[in-house]
Amino acid sequence: MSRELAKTYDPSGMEGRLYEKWEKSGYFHAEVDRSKKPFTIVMPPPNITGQLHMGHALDNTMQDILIRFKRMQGYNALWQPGTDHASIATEVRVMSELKKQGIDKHDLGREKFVDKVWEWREEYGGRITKQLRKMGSSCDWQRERFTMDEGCNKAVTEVFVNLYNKGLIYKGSRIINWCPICNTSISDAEVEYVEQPSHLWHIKYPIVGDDGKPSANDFLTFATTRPETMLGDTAVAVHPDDDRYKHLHGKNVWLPIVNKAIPVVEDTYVDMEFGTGVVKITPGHDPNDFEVGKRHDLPIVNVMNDDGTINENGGKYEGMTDLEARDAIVKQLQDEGLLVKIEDYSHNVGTHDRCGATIQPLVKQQWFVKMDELIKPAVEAVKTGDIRLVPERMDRTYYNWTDNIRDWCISRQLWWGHRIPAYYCSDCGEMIVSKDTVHECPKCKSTNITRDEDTLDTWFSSALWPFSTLGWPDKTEELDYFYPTDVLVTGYDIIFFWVIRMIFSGFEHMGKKPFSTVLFHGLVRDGLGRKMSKSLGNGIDPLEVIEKYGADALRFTLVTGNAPGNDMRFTDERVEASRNFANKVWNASRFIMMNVEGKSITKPSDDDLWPVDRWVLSKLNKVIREVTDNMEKFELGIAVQKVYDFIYDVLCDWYIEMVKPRLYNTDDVKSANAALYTVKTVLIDSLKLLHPYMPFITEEIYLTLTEGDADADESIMISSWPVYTKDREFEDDEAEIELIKDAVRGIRNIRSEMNVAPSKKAKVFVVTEDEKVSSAFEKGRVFFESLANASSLDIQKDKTGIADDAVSIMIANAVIYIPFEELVDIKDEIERLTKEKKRLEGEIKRCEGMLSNEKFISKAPEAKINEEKEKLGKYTLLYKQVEERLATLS
RNA sequence: GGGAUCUUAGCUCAGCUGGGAGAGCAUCUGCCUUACAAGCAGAGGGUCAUAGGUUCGAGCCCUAUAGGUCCCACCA
Repeated sequence: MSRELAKTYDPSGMEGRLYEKWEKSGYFHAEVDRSKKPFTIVMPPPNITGQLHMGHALDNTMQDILIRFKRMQGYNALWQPGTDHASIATEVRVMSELKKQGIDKHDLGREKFVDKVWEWREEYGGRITKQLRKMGSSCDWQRERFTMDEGCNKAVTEVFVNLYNKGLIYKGSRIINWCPICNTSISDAEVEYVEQPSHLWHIKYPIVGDDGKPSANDFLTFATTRPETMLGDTAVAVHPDDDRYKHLHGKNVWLPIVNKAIPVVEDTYVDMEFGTGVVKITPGHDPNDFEVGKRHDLPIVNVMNDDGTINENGGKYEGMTDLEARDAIVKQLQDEGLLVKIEDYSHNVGTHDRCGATIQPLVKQQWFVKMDELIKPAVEAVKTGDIRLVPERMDRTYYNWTDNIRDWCISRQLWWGHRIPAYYCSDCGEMIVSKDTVHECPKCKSTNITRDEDTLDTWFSSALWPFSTLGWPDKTEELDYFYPTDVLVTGYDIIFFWVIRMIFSGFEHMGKKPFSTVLFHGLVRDGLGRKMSKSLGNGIDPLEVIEKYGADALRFTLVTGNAPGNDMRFTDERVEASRNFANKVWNASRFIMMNVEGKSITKPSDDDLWPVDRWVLSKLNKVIREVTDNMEKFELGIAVQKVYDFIYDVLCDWYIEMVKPRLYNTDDVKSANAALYTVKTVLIDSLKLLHPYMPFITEEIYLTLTEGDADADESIMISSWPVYTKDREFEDDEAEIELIKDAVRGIRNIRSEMNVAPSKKAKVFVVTEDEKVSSAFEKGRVFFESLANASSLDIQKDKTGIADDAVSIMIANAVIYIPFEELVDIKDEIERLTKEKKRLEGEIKRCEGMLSNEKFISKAPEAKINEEKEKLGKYTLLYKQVEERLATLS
């Protein structure tokens, strides 16, 4: 006995209930099981500060689709979830929370502040994972990890110490990107260049004469976008080949305001074509100038405090912000007659991707990862295909980064994060990098030890995610069994931050790739194609969408009509369409259940199946093969479209309509049983194909539909994925039913064209000498009559008894006549048939053209040639039929 | 400056290794047909950006052009 489904599809209530059941049942959990093949996905850990947005929704939907698919295929599927401590984001977040209470983090001190963050994390860190559950994500929550939990910390320390001992991590004074708002260094990847309108200030410095004094007449003119940095100038540079300035080689210019002489150096970095071909060199505040400075052994003058204001090296400008100093300095230069002109100029300004602050390049002591050697196996893996990026074009983006890689600045002047395991002896200055806490200096035995204040870049720990979550550095069973993982699903926007770093980390520490495939998705944009952002306020909240339409509709929308790596637009109308499809599935299922209700269905013998049953089974069989194939190739958008088409078109629009008369006919039990068995089988397999995309509705229907069935699984999510089988190939039956469908479509078409009211049924005659055709219609009689809205169906060999003015429809090897009661104008009929004849003539011409082309015959594949021959045969036949019919009419 | 990518029906997009152009939405016509009006049946609508080329055959491959989007570099 089946339970009944509610009359309308209503996802609310159902989804939460099912999810809870799944989670409790342990279906999400994977244990090492050597008898099964593993399939592993590690979830990109969302920030603990995060709220579910469309990006998460898409990312997790794709992962869940793959993991559910593989689980049903019989793999031991592990989806490893977790969250990221998100150093800067979280620190900033908690600082602002504390600020509301009037507390500054420095008043609290490091330890207490970090405690506060942990408290905050306890309270809010689980929000995002709760939201992921609403999406239906079937990840193994029992294995949930956190990038700063004990195990990850152990992994981070291990990696740091190992790399340091190999000389791949070093501490050095280099020019880095400094965020004056967040008060920390950041990596190159975190700098976002934003075009901003600004000015180009043309300034001149007096040339220093042989007397060591600045000349009143001779100047060197150049342009700059940051005049305030002149306070830190230690040279001006010209190109060595620039004839204009050859006489200045070895001379000095006078740095105004600061009032000192600085040298003119020659460096090929200078572009002779740009501006005057002179560049002021500020090694302390510009990455390029820093390099020039190194080459010429120039002193570095730092004129900036950590908060972005001018420091004591700026003399009277000390304390001003960079922009205040800029105005003041320009003014002074103007007063001194050294400002040549100001031009409007638009240029890219480096900003911090988190807070938007203008990045200040500063020279500071920081920790770096040496990249040139580490990156090699990572590049090789993609080149050889050991790791596959989907879509393939992402390779270019990948190499773009690897080819121009610079050392990775990993130290952050933050408190929330993995603290760098380096210790300093306050007495002898010895530095010790160690896995264990150091209490005594190994060199001078002093116990006056301090630990490095800095923490590590968040991405340092997430780079280890594929193996740290499986227990590394310990040699766990999990690591041995689940690593390397199979697929990584992520947005193309974090290739540089994360994907590349995971890949080289995997090779360096595990000796193996972290995953075989990276499946990229794009951005979810709003209806106007804009990026969803807080500042624009155009973000669509996935939770609200779920509330309104259900998670299934949301998931379906996110993968439909989208190819890997492509951005998509998200609109309410699209979700509505998905919801409508869910409703369609719901109602079709409801109909089937109403008919299954109270009947015991047995597997029919092959002979009891009708051609139409074999037709739908054959169609299903094919779609199973195709969908499986598409999913294996990560073509989720194509796969789901095929499932949609099958359910909507084949099952609902045709098959269900075709079997209705048999279901209603209580006299022929055998036929009803065969139909019921078939329709139920097809529905169950359809639900299975749809399940990865719409897990909730499919589960709800499956459970209701199979209740009481001895061989049913207790959940669709652990049922087996349908497989293609040769036994269900029924080409003849397919052809037979397609012929009838042609006839039905033709009749409907005519009726609509002639405005025949649906209530007005008509007699239909099928005239054919082909026994196969007549038997097909004979067998299809029960549904043909209802689908074609026919009052009767006569199948005969000639036109006996058919009115002359009957409307005719040509199908292969048969002519269908409909004698309407109202007189049909013969002229219209002739016109219609003439049009048809013309169309067929064209088709025949095309086929003949191809087939008479010798090159086509000799070069095209045989299957294609046969296909064309078949078409020609069919069109010729139809043409003949039309011709004959026309002859009788005129 | 380098690279990627896009340009297909009114709109949003699919189109997998080249073999007669598809979906959803929108539009028009007719239907409350006992699963579904969140529905059913029909219809209209495309020189696949442009110009060349390769091929028996090009929306798909190659070249160029135009326009859009994105990434990287950052010449002051």
